[in-house]
Amino acid sequence: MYNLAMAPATVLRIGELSKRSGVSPELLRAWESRYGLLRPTRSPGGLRLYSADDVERVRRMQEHLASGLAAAEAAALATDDTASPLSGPAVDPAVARARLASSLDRYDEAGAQAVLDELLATVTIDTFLAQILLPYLHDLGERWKRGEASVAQEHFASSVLRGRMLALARGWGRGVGPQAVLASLPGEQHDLGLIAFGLMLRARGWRITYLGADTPLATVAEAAASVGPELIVLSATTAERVRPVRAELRRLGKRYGIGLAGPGFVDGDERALGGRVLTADPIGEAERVTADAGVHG
Amino acid sequence: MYNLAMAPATVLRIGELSKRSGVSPELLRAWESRYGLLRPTRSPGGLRLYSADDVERVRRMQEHLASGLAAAEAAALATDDTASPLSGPAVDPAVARARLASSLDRYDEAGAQAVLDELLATVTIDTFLAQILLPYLHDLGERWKRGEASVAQEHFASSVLRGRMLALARGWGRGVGPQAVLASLPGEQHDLGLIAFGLMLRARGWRITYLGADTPLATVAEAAASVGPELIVLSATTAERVRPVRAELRRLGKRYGIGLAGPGFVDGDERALGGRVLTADPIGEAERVTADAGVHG
Amino acid sequence: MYNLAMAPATVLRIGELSKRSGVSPELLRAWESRYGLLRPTRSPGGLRLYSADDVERVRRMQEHLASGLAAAEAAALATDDTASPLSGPAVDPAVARARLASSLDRYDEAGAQAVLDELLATVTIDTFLAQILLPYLHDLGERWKRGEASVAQEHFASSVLRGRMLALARGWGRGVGPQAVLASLPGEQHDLGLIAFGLMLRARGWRITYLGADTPLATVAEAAASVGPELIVLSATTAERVRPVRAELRRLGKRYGIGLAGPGFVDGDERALGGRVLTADPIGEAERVTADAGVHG
DNA sequence: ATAGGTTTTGTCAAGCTTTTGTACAT
DNA sequence: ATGTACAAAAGCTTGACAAAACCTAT
Repeated sequence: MYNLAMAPATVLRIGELSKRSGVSPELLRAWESRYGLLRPTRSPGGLRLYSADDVERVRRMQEHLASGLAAAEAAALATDDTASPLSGPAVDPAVARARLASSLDRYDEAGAQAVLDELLATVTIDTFLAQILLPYLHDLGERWKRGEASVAQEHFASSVLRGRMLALARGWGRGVGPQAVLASLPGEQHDLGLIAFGLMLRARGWRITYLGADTPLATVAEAAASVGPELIVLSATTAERVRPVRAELRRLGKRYGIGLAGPGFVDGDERALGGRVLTADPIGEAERVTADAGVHG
Repeated sequence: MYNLAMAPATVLRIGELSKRSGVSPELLRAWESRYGLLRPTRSPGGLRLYSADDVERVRRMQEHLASGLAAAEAAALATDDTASPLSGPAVDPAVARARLASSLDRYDEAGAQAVLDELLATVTIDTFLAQILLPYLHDLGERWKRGEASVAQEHFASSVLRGRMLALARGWGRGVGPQAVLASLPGEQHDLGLIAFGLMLRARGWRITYLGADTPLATVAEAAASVGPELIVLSATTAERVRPVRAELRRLGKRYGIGLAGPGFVDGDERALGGRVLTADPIGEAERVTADAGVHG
Repeated sequence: MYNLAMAPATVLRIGELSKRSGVSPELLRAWESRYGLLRPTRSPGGLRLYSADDVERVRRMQEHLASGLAAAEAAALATDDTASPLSGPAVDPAVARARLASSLDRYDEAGAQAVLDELLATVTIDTFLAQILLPYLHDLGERWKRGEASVAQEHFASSVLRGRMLALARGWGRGVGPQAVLASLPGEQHDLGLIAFGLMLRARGWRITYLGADTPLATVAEAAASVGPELIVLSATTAERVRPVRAELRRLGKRYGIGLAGPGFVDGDERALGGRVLTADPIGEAERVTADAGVHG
């Protein structure tokens, strides 16, 4: 809720409160005089000055009205809802995704960052990634296929989210845990899912060496020779990326544990390529590979 | 020196400030006389000379105006915001501490969270803890001793920071790294430094079991028996906390690796109590204990 | 050049100084008597004899005047700008680059992050980008061409640095400054230079909408239609990226101010494509486009 | 919801001063 | 070279004004 308060001792005049809440100034004054819903201070000249609390009360009033209560009751509830916004609903993932989408669709970076700040302060990183971010990316892809989202929106959203995830990733190469090397296959430009999986591994104690999108397998082998990973995770969104490198993959799989992530891989590949195919449930997969690595550790 | 060149003791006349900010000279003068937004020095002949700070205040004023606030309120905020200046080192630790202090002193949780968001997005957690948070806590303690900070302020600051650090700590018990058990000695209420140290260990791959402030050593022993830690970290801010439990400490030290943290321990205790005394350099200590643990791992 | 001027042989009479600096003799005398800017010795006959220091002071005076300061203030700064701007940088950029390179070459993410933390706490963003990061990337490219750095190292370094820069970029879409839309041309995968330029614009008050690498121009146009930018910056590292989209670029240049960044563009393109070609001096370019956009006032 | 009065805030004008580049007489 | 003069440009202060936003009361 501190996003509202980015402007801390926020002091709004009635017009601005009206704009932000969609309630007419007259009605705001009526709610004040009839129900005591608002308790603005006054400017020296007598203008009403509203605080962030007032904004919050108006929001709750509207919520209660929408749910069918009469104004008097709605006001009574909104007034003594002692409940701080923190005790509110525990973050509905669908709502969170919608808020994120709405900001990003409008190229509103600041708004999106505020939503992300709030989410990350409230839910675990696993939840954030699995319930909000990955589904959001999936939705975005679908909307784009249906022509409902533009390429520009997708680019913009990716950039904002990539920045945020890489910020969470900072320091993920340090420590004493098992090593994982992460890369997308040659030609593959998508990397957000891979980063997300890296974060989940990190949350389970792994050290991550991240090579990024569109990485030749020779490059992967080279990095692996240098860091000696317990696991190499390779991602691909389509089978086309996989076909040209099957032989190389098999060879790599002889020397290292391999995880094959993304819809580019199918169950058969498990046997054919000598790696483990990671399903659509990243949290579960992170748990599993960690359990396996824990055995040696 | 570097910033001398970048941000000279900039001394602008009103016309130049107007050009740079896009605000007419008349309006700049009005903002000065009506709201005290600007505090230019004067040339011998009486011309206004503006500093870099003034430039920054104008920028913030415009930002607040754009967000819908009326001029009087925008000016009030722009005047006492210690918000990020656009020039200077990207993150100046001293500036960061000052911004944090200013928000927390005013019980402005929202503002403090915003500062924390920004810092954590920019700097690694080690740097954040060692350069900003721990020094800030130390300052706060000193100010309190000198009667410059109230108990209420200290409480408020502690609770905001504890919340934030525990948010960062989420999930720190999971994974495959070496185990550490953390607790403050009986009677000891301070725990922020201990949490900070836990976060540094976590960043190096440790799994943390955190028992909190004011923990009887029997409780520690019990937890240790259950998780089998490589290391137990105990903290105390004064020697008084240590004296009553010396015997117990020695006994615990026979079975486990012990770290003794905080000013309550002195060098002599290393031998007397059979633990390692952690100095005032938490990053270094985290590195060292990790290096030691890495040997077994 | 400054070292040339350090040569003691430089003793100029007023006419010569005037020619070299483009400042009339009358004005030079006025600057001397009014502000004490110059301190020439005298010939036996009373003629002014200027030293290399005087030349330097005149140069700085002109620089400050050009940046908009009034004569009195410009002179004050030019006079006590104690040392040449090159004197004793607190951070030696070459050393900083070497430290960065050494960490990144070893896939030591934690070490690299620590170096970056330290740098960001010491130097301005501009300095960091222009003196350290961009030269480092350039070096890395060269080493790669010579076969001294591997692809894996380049991938790894890029990812770490990208994460760091995007963290600094957080919130760069917010505010009231002029809008800029940034994107790399289709097929272009490099984006770090572009992000760096975005950060420099941000430090000068711009709002940034960042679309990322490999962006179709139709996508750029779409985003531009939505945010209405004062400037669109497009980057390309080779001319190959430019050729297929010349017509589209020209069209875009008719509706928006365009900046063409990176070695993919050459001087001739300025006219041919209707955009401004941004040279290898990003700070200077950021200053210039900002000065131009300043017209909004 | 409207009417009639008040506050807020950006802009303008008048009359005078300071600053600064250039010119000129000695 | 010096010293003085001068005029254009840029600033200063005071005071006023009008549009927009707000107030109360009907």
